Amino acid sequence: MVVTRFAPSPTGYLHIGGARTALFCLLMARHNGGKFLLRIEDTDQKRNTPTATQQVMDDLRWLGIIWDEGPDCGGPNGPYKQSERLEIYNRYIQQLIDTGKAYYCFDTTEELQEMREEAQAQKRQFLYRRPETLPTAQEAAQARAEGRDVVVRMIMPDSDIVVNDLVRGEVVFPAGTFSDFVIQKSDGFPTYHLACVVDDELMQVTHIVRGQEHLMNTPSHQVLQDALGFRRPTYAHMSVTVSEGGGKLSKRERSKTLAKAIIDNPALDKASLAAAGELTLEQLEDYLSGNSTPDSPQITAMAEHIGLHLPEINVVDFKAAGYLPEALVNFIALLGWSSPTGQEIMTFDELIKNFDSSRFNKTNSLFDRKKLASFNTEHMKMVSKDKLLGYFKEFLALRDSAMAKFDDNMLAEILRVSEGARTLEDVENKCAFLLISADNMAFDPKAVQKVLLKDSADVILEEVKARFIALADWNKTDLHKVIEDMCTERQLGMGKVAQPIRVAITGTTVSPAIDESLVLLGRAESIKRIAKTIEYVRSVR
RNA sequence: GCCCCCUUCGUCUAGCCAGGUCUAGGACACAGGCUUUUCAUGCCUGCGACACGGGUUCGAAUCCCGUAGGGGGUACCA
Repeated sequence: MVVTRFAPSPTGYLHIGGARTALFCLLMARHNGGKFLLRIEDTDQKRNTPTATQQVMDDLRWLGIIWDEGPDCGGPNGPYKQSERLEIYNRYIQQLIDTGKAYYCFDTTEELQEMREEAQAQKRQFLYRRPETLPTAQEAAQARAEGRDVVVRMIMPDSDIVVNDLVRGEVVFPAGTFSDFVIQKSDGFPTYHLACVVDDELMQVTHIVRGQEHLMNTPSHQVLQDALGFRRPTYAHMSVTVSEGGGKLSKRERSKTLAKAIIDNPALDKASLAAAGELTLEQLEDYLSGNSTPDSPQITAMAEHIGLHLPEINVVDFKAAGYLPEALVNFIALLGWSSPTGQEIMTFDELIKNFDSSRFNKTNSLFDRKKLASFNTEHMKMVSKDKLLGYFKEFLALRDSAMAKFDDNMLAEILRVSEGARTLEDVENKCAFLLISADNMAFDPKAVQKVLLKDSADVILEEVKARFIALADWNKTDLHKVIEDMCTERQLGMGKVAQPIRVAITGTTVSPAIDESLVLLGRAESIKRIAKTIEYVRSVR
């Protein structure tokens, strides 16, 4: 049976790179009728954030990435949170010490730093040199009693290590390049390497799909597996997704973009900016000088404050930008992988069916938001009406949109008349005219120039108004007929009549089809806006 | 610095392992056109790539070597 796992460390929101890794792990499992696990790697007490696990799980679920075993639902090989498995790790660490495969050491940070600098100065790779005679347990206890930091290191062999990788084939790491690495930190927690290897064995993981950044760790993991008599899972090290600016698409991207924008614009009022981000002025300066990084929501708030669009990095960013999970999943599946059929637009089920682990490619890929938008357009058309409505409501709630006040029927109508939109945000924008009132209509200056001041827009609107008032019923067909009749009678193109109406009721040149827009707005408000517009045109002319 | 990985249109990629069928295919973007009451959507056309240099071979995008460029790692992070 194929068993895969996604093992995030709970340091914040799920970012798009993590989502991609999780997706491939899931596809690998589902395609083969296997199991997919979620394991939380919280062995770094300093970096964990308390809400991160919940956030990550929410984001995964939203994407449709559902696990069979995990911290919330349990499973036969739990717990699935590493901080709750300390005794297990301690047993294996002790076993490694007892069999002479690992040893204590108590170098200070300063000593290690010195060794590294020395290696650097000699232009050679830093390798930790273990002492001729290894410290005993008594000596370690003694050192600890004296207040020194004690860690445990794994003895690395002096021979070549070959990693057999599904993506890269055989990768040979030459002898003499391995440093004894730490498996237990001075706070008693295992390092990632130890915990990960032990858990993968105990949880019976068969396939490890992860980013290329872990390729260099694999020799260490294999040494650990051999020393402990564990099976060796199959490895697949995927290419990474890079951002337009170059470099790994990382969580730091947003904070970097914002900091740059603030620094590049010295005219900014920093006091109000800091207030928007709920920071003190000192904290803001600290951030700008690169000494600290505010939390994700604070960064978002500050960017909004100065009207800056940050690149979407976290899954929630894409959600808030109006993308569908289906589109996101489909798109990231095609970053570093291709379907054997050549098909690009795929549902989740099709992705599972078409998944083939031999079709990973080795090259890093750039995240192209334009193509994502195109995929989103496709998926907006593909998902069921009910599903789309659900996503739309979720989107409006997340954004605190005034549009959330509409009932399901109205929202479904808004979605229907916006067919062909690229994102849910586009839908919201296109129908934003429904949320303002006739009294505080603002006209787009370009629309005024192009439409209202040209020809005899006021005369046309005057007639439109009269005919609309005379209408027995306010429906799409009748409204359409009024406009059409006027076009024939006056020998005008549709645009000559429809555009002035559009600007009159929306203030802009962009909205859903004019008859649909009128129906959505309602009779009273439509006529009121047309009347106001006539007044306005005559006042400025 | 050292170690590892990678290099096909602007971008994501197919082809490469098993060399000829590749005047290199698709998708997104871009440009132009058609449809159209605006914006989108839809349809059509166009533009556009084997990083470079050597080798092997009758023949190389495909195999080998080198150069350049990009990425990753180099932690008591994961």
